[in-house]
Amino acid sequence: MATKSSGGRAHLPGFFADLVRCETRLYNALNDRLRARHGIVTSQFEFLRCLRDHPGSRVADLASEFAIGIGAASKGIDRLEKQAWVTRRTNPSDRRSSLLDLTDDGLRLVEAAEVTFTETLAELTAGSLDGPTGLAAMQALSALRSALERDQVGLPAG
Amino acid sequence: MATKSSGGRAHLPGFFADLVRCETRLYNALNDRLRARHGIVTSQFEFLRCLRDHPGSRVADLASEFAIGIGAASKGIDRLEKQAWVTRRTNPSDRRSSLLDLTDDGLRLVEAAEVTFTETLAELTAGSLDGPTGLAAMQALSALRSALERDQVGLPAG
DNA sequence: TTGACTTGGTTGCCATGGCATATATCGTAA
DNA sequence: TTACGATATATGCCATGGCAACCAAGTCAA
Repeated sequence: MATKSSGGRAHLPGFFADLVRCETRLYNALNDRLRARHGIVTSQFEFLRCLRDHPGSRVADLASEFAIGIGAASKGIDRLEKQAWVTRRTNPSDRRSSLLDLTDDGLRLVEAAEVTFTETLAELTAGSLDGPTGLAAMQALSALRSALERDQVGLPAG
Repeated sequence: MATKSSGGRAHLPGFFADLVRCETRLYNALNDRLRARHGIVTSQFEFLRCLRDHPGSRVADLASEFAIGIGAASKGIDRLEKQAWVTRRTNPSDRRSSLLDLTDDGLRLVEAAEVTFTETLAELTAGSLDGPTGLAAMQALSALRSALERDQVGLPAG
């Protein structure tokens, strides 16, 4: 048969559309909540959480983690630094780069925002990701992400 | 047990991160291919494909389909119209709105771009969405999307 | 040491999207 | 018919990201 062990290759365009639409709507909704309660948007929450979990990261580390350009990462850190949530500390072993860390305010912020983030996400996905199908979806997306990262797919130039 | 039938609620933050990173990288990679081969980006391909499949749509229809603001949809159509891929035709039954249609050039473009789009997507996801797990992922995302649309989650204001 | 090349980051310019506002049109009730 | 509120879209301003140009610093070889 045509679709033998294809896993639904014919449905890939539909899968992509669903992926993008889910991402857009969840991101928008999380933006609204995080902005209202904490004065940040989702991209900033993700930066802060990443720095909490990986203190001492460099700008380039953030760029590759989020698959954005280095310029965009640099400007994003500028904005967080301006709010005194993040500090740049000259890298002692390579003076071209800085090591990034959360301030105490930044840490408090990310801890509070994480509660909102997790709550909101649970609320928005309630009923759609429960059970073995949802678990499979999470595993499949995780595998896809790993493959894309391994092959360096979709990394911007700058 | 704590996670009884939760479907992995504790893993929701990880799921969201995977979702966003997959979307970003796939979107970037598709942009590169479509731009190189057809001179459009993925968002334009999606606009064109939507108009091919739903001729006579209005600007507001596109906005809600893609969960973007009406202003953004209007500007996107401006750009496609400037390239003579789309036409605005005054809606005879409501002169405030226009009905949108592909031109012949627009139709040819979207048909050609669709080949690239489908090929590239298959290439980028090869091995990660095969088998029942991949199928389950597609179904779960489809269900999530339906729920988000039903509840009008994450629709921008403008 | 010096010079060529590489690498990490910053900055400027442009494109795109969100939001607020403006404009045209519609529907309805007086 | 007129007047008023609602609706569809267009437009202006601002924020953000990509990309390219640039600068500073590291690496390596002669």
